[in-house]
Amino acid sequence: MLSKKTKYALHALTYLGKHKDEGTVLIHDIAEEYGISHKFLENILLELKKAGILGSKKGKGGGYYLIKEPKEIPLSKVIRLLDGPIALLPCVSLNYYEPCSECKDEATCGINKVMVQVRDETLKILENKTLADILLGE
Amino acid sequence: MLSKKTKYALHALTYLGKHKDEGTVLIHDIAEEYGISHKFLENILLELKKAGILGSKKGKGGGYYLIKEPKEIPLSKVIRLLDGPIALLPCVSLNYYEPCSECKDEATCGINKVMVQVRDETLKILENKTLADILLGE
DNA sequence: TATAAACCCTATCTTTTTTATAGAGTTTAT
DNA sequence: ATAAACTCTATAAAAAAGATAGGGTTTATA
Repeated sequence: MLSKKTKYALHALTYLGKHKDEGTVLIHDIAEEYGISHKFLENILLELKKAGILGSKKGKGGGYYLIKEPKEIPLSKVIRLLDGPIALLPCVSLNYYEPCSECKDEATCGINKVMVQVRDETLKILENKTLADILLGE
Repeated sequence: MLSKKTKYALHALTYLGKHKDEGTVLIHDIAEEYGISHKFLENILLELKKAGILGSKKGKGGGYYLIKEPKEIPLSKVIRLLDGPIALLPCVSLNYYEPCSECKDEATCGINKVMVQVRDETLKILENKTLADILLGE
């Protein structure tokens, strides 16, 4: 399951997508819309900004805005950013690889081989669904 | 990512699959093979038994054994049992449904709609990969 | 230039979940 | 009778997630 961080990030992106022609949007407005803690959401938006998905304007009259087209923001990117690996095991993660302590030899591990396939097929799904798909359903 | 419980369950099932013509297998032997805590593994095997995947024989000379064909044990079943939902959000889980607190109306939630699709496509993957596939790769 | 609005950043606290352990039962082969 | 081996429940320890706090910086505007 996705963490609340990722879920809230998706809600925030959806909100920003729906209001993308209205200039900047306040953290406050997003937090209120979904009943989320302002401060918790702040951290999330900051991460999305650092990842190059959002832009921000500081000071009075500031706020956040999308700097990418919704169709250029795949679920895979948001999930990796807030939740970490998409792979089911560390030993098959492309972005967060770590060996499994209990595994003597990855080359002869049947679980590893199957999980590589699961990872590739899962990635296909999550790279093809984007914020644009979410916005279409609203 | 899968929990260690699920990962160890997969290792145990793999071990049992490889030794399925040798009668029962001791918890001890599996724990030793992978350097896992005997007691932790014990709980896992018990769950697999309660779920009808393993059988056991008590008393001296006892142990565990597969009571299903490897090709009848899909990853989806093992993951659901030890880790819970496969869906990415509680509001789209088939087996562990719960509404999302921040969501006013699922029917008009674009995230919900996309996640239903992700769930269905993910399930296709995990229902089609079985213990038999793991054993083929060993 | 003072002020208030709004994002920026880091640290810490709390809660929940995961991982691991303990120990007393029960069953069964020998 | 004994020892081996699974059964069951409870609890402790560690890690991760969720939430909060508070001061810092930037900027529009009066």
